[in-house]
Amino acid sequence: MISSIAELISDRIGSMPAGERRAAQTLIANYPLTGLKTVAEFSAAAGVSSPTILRFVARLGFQNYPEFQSALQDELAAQLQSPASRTLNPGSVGGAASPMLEATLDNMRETFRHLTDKQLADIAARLAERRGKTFLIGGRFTDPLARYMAAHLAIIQPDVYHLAGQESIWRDRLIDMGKRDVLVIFDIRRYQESLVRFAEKAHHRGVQIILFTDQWLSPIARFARHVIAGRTAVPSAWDSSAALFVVAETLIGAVTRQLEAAGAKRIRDLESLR
Amino acid sequence: MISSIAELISDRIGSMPAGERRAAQTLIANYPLTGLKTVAEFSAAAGVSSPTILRFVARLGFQNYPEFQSALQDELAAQLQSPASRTLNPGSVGGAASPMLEATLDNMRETFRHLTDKQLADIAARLAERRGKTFLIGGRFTDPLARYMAAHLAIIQPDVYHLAGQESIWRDRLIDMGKRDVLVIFDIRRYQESLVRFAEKAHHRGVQIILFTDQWLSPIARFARHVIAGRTAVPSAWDSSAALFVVAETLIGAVTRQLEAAGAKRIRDLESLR
DNA sequence: CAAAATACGTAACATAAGATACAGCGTTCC
DNA sequence: GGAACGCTGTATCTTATGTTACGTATTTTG
Repeated sequence: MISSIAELISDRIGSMPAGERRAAQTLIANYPLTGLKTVAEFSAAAGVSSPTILRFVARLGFQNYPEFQSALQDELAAQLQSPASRTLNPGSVGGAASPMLEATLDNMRETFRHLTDKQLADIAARLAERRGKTFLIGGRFTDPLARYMAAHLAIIQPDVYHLAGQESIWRDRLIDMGKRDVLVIFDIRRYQESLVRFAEKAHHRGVQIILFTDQWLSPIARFARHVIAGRTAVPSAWDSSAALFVVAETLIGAVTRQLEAAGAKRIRDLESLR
Repeated sequence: MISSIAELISDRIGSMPAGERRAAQTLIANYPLTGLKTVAEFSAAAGVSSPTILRFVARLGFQNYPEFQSALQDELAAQLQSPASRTLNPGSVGGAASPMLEATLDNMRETFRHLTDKQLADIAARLAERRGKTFLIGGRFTDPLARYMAAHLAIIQPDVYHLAGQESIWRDRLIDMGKRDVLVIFDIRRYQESLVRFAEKAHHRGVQIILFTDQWLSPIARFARHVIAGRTAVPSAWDSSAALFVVAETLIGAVTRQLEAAGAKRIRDLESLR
């Protein structure tokens, strides 16, 4: 079976005329980058003319050059998203849990690879600001993450509210929200209409939105000030929110550190209340 | 020093207008592939117009779009040639996020190292059994995990209940519980008295308890049929529930697989109800 | 609250990209 | 050795891509 374009090429390279073979070799030599450039650049690199490149691409079964490039990009996307772990700890755990765990670990690495410290620091700083209120809400499966985050934030600072219950209930809370406030939303596929509407209204009121979503970006990204895109794919019937969970914990930690002085006092006060 | 375009973006994303920020976020979300596509595709993915993309590119310091794409390609080429550098975003190495992430990943590996496949399979089988009801409850910080698990389990099988609200409320639910039922409890330090009391009473009624706890084991372990001990230590003021979260997701996946036949029909039925 | 400044999108434009037609050349087979 | 076939490159054309100008909406500032 032929799964990659590189395989396809080496499969047919034997039956190619000289010029096209040079194109093939040039492409393989630093695959797949040459194929992402323009026909002119490709042809120059291979030392052949543009039509030869196009004939080469046609021979591989593509209708036109853009189609060929799209295929390469898709392949690259798949490669970039499932990195190292194939080679790592090969025989550690052989059971049913292993693929799931490995995928989850990969997801976290990937998620953080796309997340710079500056981004995290900015978001943490915004959450640590105590000018306004902080609201948290999530979708059908992600609302527990909102709760988790709210439970921690509420301890180290005042005015943290988790929006729960029926849509009509939290929709009414919009009236309390203004431009000094922050709304943390968790929304992964399949994106919830009600959340999108809510986010839009909040946005129009000037509320700053921090969005936790998946790599395909919830439509709420349109309204969000900060977007955290986590990887969710695992070998299961369900998507995994684990990467987002870890980002949430990281942020909780960062905010706590920033509020250390003020927070410590608050925690002591809380303790004495129990 | 700024070495990659991703860094450059996250460095300036704060000072960008809304539209360009959306472009930036979309690009970062699956970097760098979106940037290799055409302006039209990029703009569509980001939900903005083409000129906004071009302005975004110009703000990053590029003369035109092709120059920007070339830079991305060069970066990609360097990355593809030295796989080692792909492990982590250079910007995150040594940053604030890294120790937290590393510790979390270690926790998960450790947690699963102490967890045999048989254990997981047994627990999944017990949860998949449909003789009795399934109740879930958690502590102050772990209750969201109980909710998360309940949200999924409730879809693939009937009689799944998350115990929420005040202690008195769920204590009264004890009357519904019997020896055919399962109670999933999440409890990590500092262990909650109320949960321990609840677990003890449930245990006396013959309820089978599945406990998610930390490596020091909640006192509830005494009453539990199955104990999952996750690692929770991270360089933060708080403990991390991430490892337990991943175990929960793994179990959800396993149970789903076991109930595939029955579950698929149920999911279809649910869909038709929406 | 008004006015200025900035940001955004629509639409028209220029350019560069990929596609095609055709002629020259080399190779191979009678 | 001559003729037919096939491969390759040059030149031309067409498409669609990136670019720019301008009017409107939005935000910011006095």
